[in-house]
Amino acid sequence: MTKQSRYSRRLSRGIAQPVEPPRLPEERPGPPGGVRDANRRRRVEQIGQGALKLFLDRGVADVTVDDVVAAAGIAKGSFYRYFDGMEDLVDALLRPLRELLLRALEAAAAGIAAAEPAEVATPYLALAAALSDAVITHADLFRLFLQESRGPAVGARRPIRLLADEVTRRGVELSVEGRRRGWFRSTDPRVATLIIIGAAERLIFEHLGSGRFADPAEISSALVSTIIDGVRKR
Amino acid sequence: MTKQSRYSRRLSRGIAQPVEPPRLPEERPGPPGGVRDANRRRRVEQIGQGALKLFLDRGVADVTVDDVVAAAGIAKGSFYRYFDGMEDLVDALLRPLRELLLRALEAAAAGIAAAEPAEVATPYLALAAALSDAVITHADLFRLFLQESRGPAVGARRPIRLLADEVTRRGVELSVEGRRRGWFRSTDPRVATLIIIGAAERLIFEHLGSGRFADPAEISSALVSTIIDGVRKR
Amino acid sequence: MTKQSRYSRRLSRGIAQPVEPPRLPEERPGPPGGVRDANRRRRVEQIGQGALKLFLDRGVADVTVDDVVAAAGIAKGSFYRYFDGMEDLVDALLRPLRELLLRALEAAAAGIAAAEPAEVATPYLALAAALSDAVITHADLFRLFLQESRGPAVGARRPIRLLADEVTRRGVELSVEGRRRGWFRSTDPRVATLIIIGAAERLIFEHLGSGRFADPAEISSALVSTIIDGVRKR
Amino acid sequence: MTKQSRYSRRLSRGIAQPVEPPRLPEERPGPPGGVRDANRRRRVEQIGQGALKLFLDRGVADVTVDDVVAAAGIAKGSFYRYFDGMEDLVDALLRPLRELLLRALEAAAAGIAAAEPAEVATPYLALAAALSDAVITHADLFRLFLQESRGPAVGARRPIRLLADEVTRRGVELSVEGRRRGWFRSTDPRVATLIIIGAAERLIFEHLGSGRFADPAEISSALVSTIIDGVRKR
DNA sequence: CATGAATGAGCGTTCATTCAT
DNA sequence: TATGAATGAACGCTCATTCAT
Repeated sequence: MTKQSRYSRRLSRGIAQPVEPPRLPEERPGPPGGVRDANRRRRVEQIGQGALKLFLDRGVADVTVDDVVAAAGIAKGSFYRYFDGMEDLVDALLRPLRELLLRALEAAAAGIAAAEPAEVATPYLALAAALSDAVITHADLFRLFLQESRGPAVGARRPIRLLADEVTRRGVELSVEGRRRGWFRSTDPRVATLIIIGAAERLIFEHLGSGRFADPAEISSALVSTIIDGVRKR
Repeated sequence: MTKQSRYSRRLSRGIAQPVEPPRLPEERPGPPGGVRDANRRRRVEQIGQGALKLFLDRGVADVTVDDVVAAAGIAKGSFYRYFDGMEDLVDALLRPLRELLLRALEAAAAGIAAAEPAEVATPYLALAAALSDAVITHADLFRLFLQESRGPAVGARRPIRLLADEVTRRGVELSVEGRRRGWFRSTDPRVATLIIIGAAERLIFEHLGSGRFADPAEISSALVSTIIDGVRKR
Repeated sequence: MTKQSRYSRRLSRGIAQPVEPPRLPEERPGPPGGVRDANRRRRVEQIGQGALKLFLDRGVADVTVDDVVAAAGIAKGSFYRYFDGMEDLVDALLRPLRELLLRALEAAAAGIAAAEPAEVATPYLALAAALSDAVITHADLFRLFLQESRGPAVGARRPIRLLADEVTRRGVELSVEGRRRGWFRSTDPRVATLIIIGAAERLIFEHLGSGRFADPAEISSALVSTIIDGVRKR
Repeated sequence: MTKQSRYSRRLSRGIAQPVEPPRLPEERPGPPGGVRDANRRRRVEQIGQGALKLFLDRGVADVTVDDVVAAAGIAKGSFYRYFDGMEDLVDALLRPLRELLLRALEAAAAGIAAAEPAEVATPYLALAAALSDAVITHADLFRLFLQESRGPAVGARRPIRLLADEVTRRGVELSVEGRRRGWFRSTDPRVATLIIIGAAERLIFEHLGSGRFADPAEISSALVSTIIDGVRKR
């Protein structure tokens, strides 16, 4: 187990930690759709939104539980009723974006597998559309993802980095498959994927940052005209 | 807080800084090439290299002074004889890369300004070569730069993020000038720059990371064939 | 440094302070008379009394937070739940004496302003009685005040020195007014005040110190017979 | 052995410290009047004067060796060639004042013992004159003495507090003897002494402090007219 | 369920003192 | 003799986590 945070005390005592007590926050009270569940969701949302702003301002590693509860206006103990710790909070915060991304990648993979040679571009375009949507609907969260995705998979940042690696891995698979089906001319589809991902990330990061230099549509078109055109077989 | 750290002094050249008493550690005793100076350099190097590994493993924000001195095998107090704190250490560590990058960007700007229309590509290629060189000669440092360059300019990461912003700014200036001279076809040179930077960063990051998926030469050629060809006027 | 501590706020009443967010520890949960509040008061008392002994033994500047928490038998972190730091602790400890002194001085000033010429001595005697009372009821605290009141207004000693200056200032005002009303023969009422304050301080300091050479009543009578008789118009 | 300072390490290890290595700084090099000795005196003076200012500004307990050497413009190691530590520095700094005070008190004691009943006042006046002289010729040092004389005899302040106690003790002896010889009317000569000392201290402290409210001659005359007249038999 | 008091390990930084140069 | 590098204990303060109320 990697270091959770600087002041962690209980987790790193001794070497082996075989028994793990059941995580309280996992066992939700009441029925999944009941009023208890609704309250809980509201609270989680309240905590998460404040924390997200803090993460963007200072970086995940520099935000403390005290900061989070102060921003949410709740007591410190309450935080642990909803989350196991900061990593769990980040993980929960990341969930919608993760599902969106993985779902879109899965759909693309399925689409490519099923596509006729002539329509093999369609799944890719659908994927791009889904991502554009994610950028718009989860702007801050996407920004957090980009901000932290290159950091080591350590502490509270772990779920973010793991998701980033997963996305890259699946993106590369898509390219490999695309090339196998004759759509790419690139010699190395992994390289092509990284180029596209890197370029897109940078444009989106700048867009979501202070600059807000361009609207998403322009980003897409720019990407297509300069890269995709370069990557695509001619 | 009135204390101004080294890197900020460096980046804000020419904005009429108020006089600042020279940092004590700057004025060393004995001749600059003497044995004291040599010892000092060795010590700084010893601390820096250990710290760099830690930064890469855990992220700048999750490395403590205790970690650094343990890695360097020195006493805790000795750390502060060489650095003001973690931010100063990061700044000192970053120095060679910063000078390399800014020098290369300056040279490119000068080259573009002086180039005949037919040879306007030369400065860009020279810049790419310089960067490739930096990737090879300062692999770990470059990796740290990429890893941290998107994080908020907060705490010890500050000098890294500031350098990243500076590099982006100058890169964009280069593109703007290149377009003014008719070399780019892109409608928005800022977008083109971000695409190139983003793609290059991602390829290099992956190359320097665990994967080591490709050799630098391949990266360059891939970049040129897929992006530059797409960006260049045809 | 913009943080303003409690005592300075108190002493600079009416100089139009900039708005300051209320210190968190000030706003307690639960009702002011509840069990939480009682616990808090008990804890503060527990810490303060142990600290007072330490201050007397070693001087305010030579007592550390570790010393205080060891004496109080609490964890280090708990100290900061009750106090901002040593300066805040000293300030809180000083509070009863400060209020006693300033209240007595205010009452004397009011009494002098309202007194008939024949009874102008009464407020001064009432002031002396109030101070004698303070010496008895807050013996250790008074001793701390005397011990530290000449030290620079620096660090944790600051509130003590500021109070001492305030007391001197108001004492001098009292003398000035007394002389204006024809009660003193002294050419310089400031000098007379300092003589009385100095003599009284020294007697009380010796009384409260290891010697315990005299009972308070004797001190008062000695002061009156040797000084006041000398100061008073004859 | 009392705590030397907060960061002391070697002195408090273990409990018993029977063997004490010979203090190097005690054994002066060269002949007492030689050039080595002169250099040494100059250096000691240079260090002491800077330190005195620091002591007055922050209090003895809040001045570090680093502060002192920075003020003196010498290397840290050099400090220990001249002084054992801060307590030794304070002791050395205090030496001229101590000799002046103790010498004057001794002379007064001798004078009283030898005086005819009619001239018993003479030694007291001579003592007062000697003290006035000390205030003028060693103003800053006297101020330091007053500032620290009430603090516990702990750490670097120890020699000051010890001197203050010695002065008080001898002053009381003088009063006791004066009363035995029929010069004082006071019932308790110890009280009378403390009154005089306290009053004088306070006046001098204010005079030497920021106020500089009166010239020394005025202080003396005020003391005599208000106190001595009160104390003296009528 | 919510609260915030309690804990004590950990962190950044400073310091007195020693000693090789 | 002067220097300042080295040491590591100590210091002020913060933090994640637990738990009684």
